[in-house]
Amino acid sequence: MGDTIAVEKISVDCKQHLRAINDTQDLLSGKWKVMIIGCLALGKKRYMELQRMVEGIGSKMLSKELQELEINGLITRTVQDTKPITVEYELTEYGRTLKPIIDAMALWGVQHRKKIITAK
Amino acid sequence: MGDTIAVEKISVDCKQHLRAINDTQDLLSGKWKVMIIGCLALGKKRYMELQRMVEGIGSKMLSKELQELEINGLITRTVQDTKPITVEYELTEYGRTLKPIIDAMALWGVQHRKKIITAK
DNA sequence: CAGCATCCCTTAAGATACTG
DNA sequence: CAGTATCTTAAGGGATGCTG
Repeated sequence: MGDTIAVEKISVDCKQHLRAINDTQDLLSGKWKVMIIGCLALGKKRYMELQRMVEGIGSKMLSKELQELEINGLITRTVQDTKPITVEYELTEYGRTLKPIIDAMALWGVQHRKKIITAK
Repeated sequence: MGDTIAVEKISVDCKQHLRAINDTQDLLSGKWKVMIIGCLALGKKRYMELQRMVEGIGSKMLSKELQELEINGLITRTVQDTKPITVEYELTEYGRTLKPIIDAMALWGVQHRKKIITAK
């Protein structure tokens, strides 16, 4: 009986664990979000800068994913009153809490590439 | 001139950084891979166990994503000679190096959910 | 510069049914 | 139990052109 309770508890914990992973993944869904955040982790960036940094991204996808990130409170969008206007994107404090994830992914990617190359 | 070189170096570093992030994302692409790895991080699991743990995944997606993970050397697949046969999946040592990423995602997801709930 | 609108196409992924 | 085969759909995403 005690065992059953223990097993159920583990099972519940596991579900929550997986749900948490899923939540995170959802917020970072899309082909470019993680890279965009990776860019913004280096500091505030303008629309054009982002498009240049994130190689291959189109204007449509860039604005779409930026909007989603903004909606989720991960970045801010600030219009500069210049001529013509410029827009700056920046990670919010909350967005910065994603840094451990991004860093872990970047680090793993670097090691992985090393591994693949030496394996050849 | 020194500046130009410095800027270029930063630029190159950034590209590599983003490429690394991208590589990692590619290997974890698909709706279920991260969760599957999250399950296997708890220990070896059978096909059926995985399907029960990862709520909502269908048989087709499960085997597809497992195959991809195996191809990339992140998990092993072992057929047990029972009747009927059972198959066990397990993270490889290399697959286990993904743990920091998975953990970071799980942790963030938990915090995020807390934040959302208290915000209401 | 920053971004929207439109069109188009590929792919991911779900449902269902079947096999050794 | 551990998958495979087939079909279908929804969505993601690219290309292009246009606007304030």
